[in-house]
Amino acid sequence: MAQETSEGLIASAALTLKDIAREAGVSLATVDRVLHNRPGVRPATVRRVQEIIARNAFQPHVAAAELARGRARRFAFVMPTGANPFMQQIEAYLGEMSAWLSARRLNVELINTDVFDPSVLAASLEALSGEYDGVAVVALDHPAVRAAINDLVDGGTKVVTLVSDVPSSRRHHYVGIDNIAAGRTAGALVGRLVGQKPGRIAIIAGSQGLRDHAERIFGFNQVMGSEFSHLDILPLLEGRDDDDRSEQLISRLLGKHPDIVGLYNVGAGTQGVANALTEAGRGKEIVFVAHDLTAMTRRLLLQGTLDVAISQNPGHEARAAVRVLLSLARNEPILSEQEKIRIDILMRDNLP
Amino acid sequence: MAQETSEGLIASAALTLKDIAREAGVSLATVDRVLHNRPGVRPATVRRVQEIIARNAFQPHVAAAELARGRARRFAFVMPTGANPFMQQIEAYLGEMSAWLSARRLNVELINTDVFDPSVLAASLEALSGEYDGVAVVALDHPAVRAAINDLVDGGTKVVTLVSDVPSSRRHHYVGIDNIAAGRTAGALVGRLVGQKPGRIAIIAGSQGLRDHAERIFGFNQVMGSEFSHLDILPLLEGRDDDDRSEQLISRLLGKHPDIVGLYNVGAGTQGVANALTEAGRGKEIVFVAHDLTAMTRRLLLQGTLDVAISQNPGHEARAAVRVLLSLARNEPILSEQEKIRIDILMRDNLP
DNA sequence: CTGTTAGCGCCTTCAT
DNA sequence: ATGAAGGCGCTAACAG
Repeated sequence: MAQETSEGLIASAALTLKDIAREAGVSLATVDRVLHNRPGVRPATVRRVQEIIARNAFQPHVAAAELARGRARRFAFVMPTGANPFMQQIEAYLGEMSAWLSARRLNVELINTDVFDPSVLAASLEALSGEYDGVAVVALDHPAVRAAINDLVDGGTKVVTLVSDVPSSRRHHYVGIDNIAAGRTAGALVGRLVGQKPGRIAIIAGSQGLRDHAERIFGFNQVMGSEFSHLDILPLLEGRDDDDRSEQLISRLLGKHPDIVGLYNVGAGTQGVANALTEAGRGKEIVFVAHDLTAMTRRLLLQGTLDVAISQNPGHEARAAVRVLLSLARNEPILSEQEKIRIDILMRDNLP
Repeated sequence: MAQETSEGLIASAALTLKDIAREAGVSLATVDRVLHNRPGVRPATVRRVQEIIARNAFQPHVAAAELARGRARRFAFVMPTGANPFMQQIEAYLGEMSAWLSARRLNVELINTDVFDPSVLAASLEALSGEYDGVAVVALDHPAVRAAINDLVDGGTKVVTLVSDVPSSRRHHYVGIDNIAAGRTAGALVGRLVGQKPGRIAIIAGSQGLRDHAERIFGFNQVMGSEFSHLDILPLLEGRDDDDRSEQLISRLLGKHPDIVGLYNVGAGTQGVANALTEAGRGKEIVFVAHDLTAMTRRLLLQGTLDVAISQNPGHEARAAVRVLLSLARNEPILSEQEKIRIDILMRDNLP
């Protein structure tokens, strides 16, 4: 009877605080103090208790801890005002979590503010001080913002940057992709999909002033320069993430250069770019790579105008931000492999 | 004072069972019965209580419920014996969760068995009946296995198929990718990366008898036939997922056909295939697409022998399986968007 | 059919 | 510096 079958145990733990207390010859309260590095315990006792906790690989029961705390945790998400579809997706996925959040007595508040104005953003962040256990923020990288983040951290609030990082701050975690790598990925795809065909490559961004756009452009140029130097890159256009403006710019460019073989849109405005390509009757022949998965880019992928959408999973980002804030608040370890945001390459056949 | 700032609440709920009980004019126990559709409550009372629960969007506190249950949940993972690296990755990621699992009093047992022998697998599954709250199984699609799964389900055990599905069974959930779509993705990538170059395409699988391999081959041929019909596909080779055998087969094939421009490895044995390509001095010129991310495929991607690895995230699969089993056991809704496994396209520049 | 009650394991205040 | 005790919100066994 199934001698070929072997078994193994991944995890099991039935110990409780009481067991540890008994083994250490102290009370529950003392073990609790040691567990949370609270003062009021003699160093010798601390060591003894810690040793016993470690030896038994004791894990306090999160459910019991959560219940005993009583107080609900409060998190704030500071997101950009305006109609950015990607940000709206993140907000929508937060909304989808509401039952999950309620069942854990987690309060998540959405705070929309002008994240592109450093002083406004910094002021919004300062206003949160002391009110929340954790804050997730789509952050502009600016000294005033950095200072505001550091103040929050100093005040005991857990801070996670979302989508856009402030690496020089002391934020606890960044939930988002490496935009240089995303740009390199775009470059490699444009280059490889164009193949041997000689010609020019067009590139359009929202603005070089946006850190994520600048990083993507950097990565893109890096790869194009080193591996596809036979392809000529046209000067960068700035479409301000606007469909109409992007369409006009690309239309004009296509008129001027009949030898364009590849096109990379770094930011939003993909519908405008696609319109220009279609109107010029070159939607299928020009390799077109853009960012983010929306109803629109999905349609363009299916009809073949867009060849690749490079994306970061907004649902994953929303949930990862919440989980990371929760782990930080509970002083639990973060499952970093789980929370890492990947650079997704989406083509027609692997659309989710 | 940030007048541009607006706020919104995603989730908040402080109601307890007691509140509902008071409002309904019944006892705690009755509300509890209604909440879990347990018998022993007059239909009229059931309706009234349900109405109040719904009106208040009441969510029972999971932590309290978990604590009150007392009994720990037991889950079993039935995985293949043998040295399949992908399966070993899943097991490793389960191991990494052990602290997380312990803190929630979840017991996960690993059961290695010969999942490729239907009767052995079916027997292993039958043996679990009644012992576990949930079972995740890498399942072979066979009538005996289907019956065993259905028996478990009938016995009240929650069942999740992992990586390989048995769609005709009554399993509660499948955690894995759509292998036809994965094959189509592979086909599209081989075709597009080869470009205009005429030539032949080689394809090697472990065995056509494996459902996932058969499905990938089907998807691959579908795309090649309809969109890249100028490329000639050579007859399928079967390498039995073995490096040496795969290397020999591919070496011979490369010798016979100097016009091979693309190569798709459906299963394991990628190292062997790569060796054959390198020895023939054609590692860089032939477009090579394979599956799964391992230390080895990562190396091959970085050095350029392998162009694309199509993969499913083993860590995500391990965690999703656990979360789904837990949600099923608690009768909580499943966050389906979160648990869906994507077909990842991994190239040199977007390696995680 | 319905209500009462004793915990689950931990945190927290209050005593000592 | 340490201990005792109540209670968080829910479940389950038992009483009516």
